[in-house]
Amino acid sequence: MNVGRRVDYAVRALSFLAGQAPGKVVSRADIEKSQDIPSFYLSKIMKDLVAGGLVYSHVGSKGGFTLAKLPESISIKDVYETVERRLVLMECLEQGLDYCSFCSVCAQKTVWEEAQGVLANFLSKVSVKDVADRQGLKRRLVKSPMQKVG
Amino acid sequence: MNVGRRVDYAVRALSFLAGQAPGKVVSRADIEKSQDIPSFYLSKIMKDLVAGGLVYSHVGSKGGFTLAKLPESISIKDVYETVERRLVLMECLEQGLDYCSFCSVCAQKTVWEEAQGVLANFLSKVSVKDVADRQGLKRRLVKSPMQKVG
DNA sequence: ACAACGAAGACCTAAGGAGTCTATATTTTG
DNA sequence: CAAAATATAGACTCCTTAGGTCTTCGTTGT
Repeated sequence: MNVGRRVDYAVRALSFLAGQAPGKVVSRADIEKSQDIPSFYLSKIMKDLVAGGLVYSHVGSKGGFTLAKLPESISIKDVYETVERRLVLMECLEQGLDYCSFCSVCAQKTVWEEAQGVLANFLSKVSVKDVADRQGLKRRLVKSPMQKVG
Repeated sequence: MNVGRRVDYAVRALSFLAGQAPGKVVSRADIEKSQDIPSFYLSKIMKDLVAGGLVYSHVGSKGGFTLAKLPESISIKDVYETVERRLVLMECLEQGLDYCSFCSVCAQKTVWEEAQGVLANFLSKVSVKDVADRQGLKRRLVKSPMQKVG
């Protein structure tokens, strides 16, 4: 149970896009350089994001990507489900009753259902903008570093 | 990101034990039969549960397992971390700062940290007893079925 | 025409999950 | 004591997936 790189990279790419001047088209190469993402891997992720309607792609020379939505209206849950799959904690929760013969009698099911709900709820309330803002903040802190803490 | 079978099986085994008469030693064969768990697989899981101090093992003929704690004091989070690993949503959260060169500037980190906290908090509040009780309830419902709902 | 880009998909590798099997040590009981 | 029943330990297999790479093609700006 952990969140893979795809999601990590996707969030980074999206919040990078969110930090650009409005309408600015950013090439994949720019994203991968600034965010340290393996070249060709990013291209697969961007494809998913395009297919999911989170970003627009601009083919051809001077092409690249732009956000298709306001960054505050893209939740981390959206990102997760776009590049990975539906947010599901246990197989059986998205399968029918016949996935497991014990399903109708299963005492665990609701536990995981609720846990899943709690998690999904949290992630649906954090947006790409939230991450991007913090990123901007961090960048400023790095550029004019104060004394080290700790 | 999903919870594997090990945890599923472990929870089932533990709540089965919780449903026994106090002091009753239950063999692995009994557990696996009643809970439909692959034979030899269960033995590895029980080993983890023993090592984690959640159950006692009784070697030899007429041997088996008993709970080592009160079922209400074993949380699902405990179970998870005993048979799997620490509950961690992203690799970097349990690694040092040098796991990722961006770590000190990472805007995502706190998001996943908080999400992880929310999930862990929920799972730490559900106990094996809660599951076992519901199992008993379900069993009663199955034995004297009422009219079907839905 | 050509260079810069994204789209699409094949391909590879390593790691991990799930499951099986075979010893070996320990205990009860006949 | 001998035999049966049990847990312990660990090797082993199979398969899927995550992560990453590469190549080919189509599109677009200059």
